[in-house]
Amino acid sequence: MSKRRTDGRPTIADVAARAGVGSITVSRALRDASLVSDVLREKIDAAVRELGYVPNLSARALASTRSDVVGVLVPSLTQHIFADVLRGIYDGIGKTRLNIQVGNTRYDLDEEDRLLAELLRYKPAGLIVSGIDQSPAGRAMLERANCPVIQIMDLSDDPVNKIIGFSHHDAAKAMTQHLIESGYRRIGFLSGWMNSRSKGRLSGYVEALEEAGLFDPALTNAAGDLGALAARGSWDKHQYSTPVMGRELLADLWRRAPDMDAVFCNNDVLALGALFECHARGISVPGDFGIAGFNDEDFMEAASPALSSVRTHRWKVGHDAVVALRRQLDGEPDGERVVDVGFDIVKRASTDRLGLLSGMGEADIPQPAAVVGGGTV
Amino acid sequence: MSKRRTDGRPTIADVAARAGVGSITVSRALRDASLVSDVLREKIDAAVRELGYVPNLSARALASTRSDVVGVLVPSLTQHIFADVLRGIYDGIGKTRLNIQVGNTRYDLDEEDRLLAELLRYKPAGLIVSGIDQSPAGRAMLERANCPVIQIMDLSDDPVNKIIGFSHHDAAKAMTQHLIESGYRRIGFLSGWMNSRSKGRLSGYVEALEEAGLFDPALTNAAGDLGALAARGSWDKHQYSTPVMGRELLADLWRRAPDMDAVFCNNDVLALGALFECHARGISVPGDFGIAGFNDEDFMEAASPALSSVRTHRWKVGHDAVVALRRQLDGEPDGERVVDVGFDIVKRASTDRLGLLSGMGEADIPQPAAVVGGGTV
DNA sequence: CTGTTAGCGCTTTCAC
DNA sequence: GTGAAAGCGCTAACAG
Repeated sequence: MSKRRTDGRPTIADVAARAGVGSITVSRALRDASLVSDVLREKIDAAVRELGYVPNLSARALASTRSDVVGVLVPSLTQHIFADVLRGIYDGIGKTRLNIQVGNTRYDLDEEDRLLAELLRYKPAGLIVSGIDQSPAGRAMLERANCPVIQIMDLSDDPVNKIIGFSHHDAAKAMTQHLIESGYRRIGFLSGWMNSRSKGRLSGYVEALEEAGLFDPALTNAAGDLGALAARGSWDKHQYSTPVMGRELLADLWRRAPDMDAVFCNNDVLALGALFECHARGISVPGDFGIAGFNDEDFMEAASPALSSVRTHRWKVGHDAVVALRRQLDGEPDGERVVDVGFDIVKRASTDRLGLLSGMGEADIPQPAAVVGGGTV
Repeated sequence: MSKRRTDGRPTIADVAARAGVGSITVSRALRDASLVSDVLREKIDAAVRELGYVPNLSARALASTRSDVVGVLVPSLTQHIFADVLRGIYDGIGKTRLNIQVGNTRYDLDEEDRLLAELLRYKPAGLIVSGIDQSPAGRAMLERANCPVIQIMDLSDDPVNKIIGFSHHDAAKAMTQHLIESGYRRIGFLSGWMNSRSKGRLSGYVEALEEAGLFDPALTNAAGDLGALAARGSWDKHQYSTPVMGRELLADLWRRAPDMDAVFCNNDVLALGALFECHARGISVPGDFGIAGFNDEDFMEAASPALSSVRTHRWKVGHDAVVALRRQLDGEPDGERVVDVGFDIVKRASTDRLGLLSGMGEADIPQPAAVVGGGTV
């Protein structure tokens, strides 16, 4: 009776025996075919195929003290914005040996710390985390992680290592200025639950209005009746922006500021709700009321009227984060510590009070848009 | 000069030495505190804390020939439907020791096989895969995976092991019947690229219309002008359903069947586009034209008029898949091999041609809905 | 370019 | 309840 605890599947030693070589040669052939002579490589490939050999990644990770896991931490899975980032990350990983492990922090710092600790047990090859507001413990873990760490979707003077994103403040300020230039004067800010990036957008909105002498705190519900809404059970932090909420929040805002003539919505989903609320009330957009969103999701272009938005480059952020990670893993120079991918102000019919967009009718598909670059890129 | 290749971080042996016990005792204390006496457990806990010890999961996986990785394969990250499934999966995993590794197959069987092979190298604790149309190679891998395998989001007589989902055919048939009962006679089927689940929906639509003697192939674009659209570069398989596409496809369909008086859309995003197309053309919904979608995403309720849809239980599917997985891992009985979570027909204003919904006005938020259960549940 | 040897850090086995 | 020894499958180190 042998004491072997194996599960019977072929190991590298079996392959080596079958190919008539040492097991280290098999190991090398598998990792980098060019390390082995053609003759042996073919023998090894044949043996691998015949045996149906599958390398055991745990053993590899243990022996080499590094895994192929890239840990990714996002605050939400269902918000399109992070889904796009994830797609960029997966596209950046492509068919490399790297594997993604996603953690969903739900905008909860304790959960983020827990997931981070969990990821660290894998000795990950790299880490990609959303935002800059980690807890002190989280920040410390990132700094001691012993692998490349890329922060994304924001900017900071003091990244752990490298950060790729854009300025939410600047983007919101630019869109607010567009609303002002379009002739709106009582511009509201529509938002559900605020995270740190939302707060950056709010500050950009406030700054633009203050510079124009148009700021009025009554026009924002950002710190407003959310408690009451939450108590009604109609939403929670995890799905803090639904079109239904957009409708309710706009109605609330109108109650407080009946002369409001436009809203800048913290995200596109709220903007969609705002548009439907206007439809339902028979309020004409953009004539009576202007609507702008944030992120430029694909439905903005299709809406009737088409909705203006701030286009953010989520896919690129995710993709470039992986490229930077791989570059660092390969020991190549990784460029700037802070990378600003910028944003675009996409001007569509919903804010075209002055009729500046070409004279194309409402039925045109898709609606024409004027896109203006912003940020630093 | 030692030959040690360690990276300097404390190991279980360091903890054992510090606590004055054997390393196996530490191992046991870490896995199940009840295996060790109180005195030793406290000493060990203290040593762990003082050393900042973090267990190495690769070593654990290697020694125990099983990892804590649950592999999840979905065809898309950006479609809300799978984002909801993933959220259910993450919620089901909760704070267990299990870790999720998501692979994005992009509706590509070769990619699915590649990702499956990649996952298998981790000797995963379990596997959750979308759908039933694996390649023969993929199916074989699942069958030899040596861990619980849960298929999701469809039904099948012949699951690898267990399947949790609902009948796309039955759901589409029920919604089509609702359209017929609402007085529509020339009901179109609006769809972009078709996957196997879309095909199930199409067949349900066809069956309902045939039974009513109303079927007309001119009313579906499912196998229609998609090639032409694709050639125009306006969409690809990865984002095969945008509201812009909904608008274009509806326009195409109308060109072919000008007397069409309703559409059943393969998903909600297309339905949203269809609604905007109607808005733009000044066509009144539901009076002149009925619109129904599939999935019941949150914007359907907020639209003006509110859009009818088939509510599917994505979160539950993901959640229950994990529960089933954990049950199997714990050796508990796992119940039926085929679990039908059903669906609901959500009747809203967009199909209410007969004015059956209570006399509430358009401005009401949210719009009233009549929900009718379906499926087996 | 190839092989031998000695680990990687944890858990199984078996004994006490 | 606890421990010593052996082994999981692979790769770093060094030699040839």
